[in-house]
Amino acid sequence: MKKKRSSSELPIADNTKNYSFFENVWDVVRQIPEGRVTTYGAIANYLGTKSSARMVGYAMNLNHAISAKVPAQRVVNRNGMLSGKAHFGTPTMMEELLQKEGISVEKDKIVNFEKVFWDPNIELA
DNA sequence: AGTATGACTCATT
DNA sequence: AAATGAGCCATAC
Repeated sequence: MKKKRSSSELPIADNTKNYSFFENVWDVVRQIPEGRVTTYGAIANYLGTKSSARMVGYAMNLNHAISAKVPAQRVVNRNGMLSGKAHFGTPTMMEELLQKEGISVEKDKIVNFEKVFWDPNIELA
């Protein structure tokens, strides 16, 4: 069952409740347009817990358990590197998914990262 | 219940 | 520039 956020006006969830944080993460990730990417830190920052980037990555991991409804390939670390590629079915799947969306990847790093970077703090402001 | 770990990031050394 | 420590907080053991 989903938990409702108490404060719907603010993008910042009430993280004292267990599930809101992860749900918000998935919510944001689902809104990433095709051909764009964002970072764990940017999402964490958008949710108001900017030092909890690790939890964002962890949410992606949980996403697996829940049944992959989130384009996790569009989330990379702050260097534009595919730090999570190991968690996709094959070592190359994440890269392939990105290439298919028009994002160039070279040596596990996104080419023109700054250009395709999609910042929820700006886009969802 | 305490410790270790992680798809991260930042400050310090 | 590279390594280290610290903060984050839910899971796993």
